[in-house]
Amino acid sequence: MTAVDLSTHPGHLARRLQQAHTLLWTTMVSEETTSPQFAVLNALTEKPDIDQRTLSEHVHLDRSTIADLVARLGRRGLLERVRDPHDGRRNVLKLTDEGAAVHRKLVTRTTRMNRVFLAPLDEGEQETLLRLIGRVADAAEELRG
Amino acid sequence: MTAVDLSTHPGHLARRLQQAHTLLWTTMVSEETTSPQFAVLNALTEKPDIDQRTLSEHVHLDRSTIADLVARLGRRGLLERVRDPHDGRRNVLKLTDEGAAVHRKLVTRTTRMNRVFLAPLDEGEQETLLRLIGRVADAAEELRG
DNA sequence: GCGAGTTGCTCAGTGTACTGACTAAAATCT
DNA sequence: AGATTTTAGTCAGTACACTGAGCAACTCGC
Repeated sequence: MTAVDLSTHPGHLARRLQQAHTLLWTTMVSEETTSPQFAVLNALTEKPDIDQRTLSEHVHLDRSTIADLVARLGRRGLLERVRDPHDGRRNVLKLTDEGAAVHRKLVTRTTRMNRVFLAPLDEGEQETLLRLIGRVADAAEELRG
Repeated sequence: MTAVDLSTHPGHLARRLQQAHTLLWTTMVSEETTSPQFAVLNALTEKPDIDQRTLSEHVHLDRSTIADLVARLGRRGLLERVRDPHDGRRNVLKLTDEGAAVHRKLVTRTTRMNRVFLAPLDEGEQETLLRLIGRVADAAEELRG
């Protein structure tokens, strides 16, 4: 009968926000490397030699998705996946030199992109937006920790 | 070299927000009908007899994605897709009785879910969050209108 | 009224993201 | 040590979401 106004629905808005971000990313940052892939490169820059499980916690993705992502990045030669000799279940991950180079390049571009993306808001609003999204996401993740 | 802090990156936060939302949706709203599918049902409740192109504008999804979604909902008997006799290119879409019933049921559950999802914020913050996301998304969509 | 352009849809391909079932390896508990 | 449980990873299946190519139908300019 009566339809609702989707612009008051956080889920719908979240999807649109991510969609808009992806679009801008491909034009301003990279067509080859996606934002989740950058998150993986970034995590491995900060913490090399971790396994897929630990990585999945850092970037907030589940193990299946990480496996796909890591396989793609491996195929492109941006990281290495080596079986842990001390624990035969684990794949130990490490960036290659090329992977580190790609990460360095994307860091500057990403910074620039974020400025453009948030340009419609003033500085206080930008800070508020990021903080509020973080709180909602954290709380929701808590529910199924 | 130096890794960045992803918690200050709107794209990463947007993905986490949507991820958290999807998780809560499947537990509190429906396991069969996803949030984008609900958006389609809602749009057709408000405006029946539109074609896929118009629908894609209403829910902010591209034509390929809409085609998939509509096909799935059609298979489940929630909507009908009829060739427009006046324009042989168009598929005219209309909810079935069952589709309208599913929409009605999900409206109440979605309202409840949104309350839980935004519960970590007070009312002013909730309003702020939705408004700020909307402004950023609108502006970004403007760039590639 | 006919050719050129536009429009609505489909299809193939790729990437993200989940669940659930499974395998293999390690840790734990008698 | 042997049986049980937990853990890391893979695989199949499904859904969302985009691009780019292509097709069929309509519109417009002349």
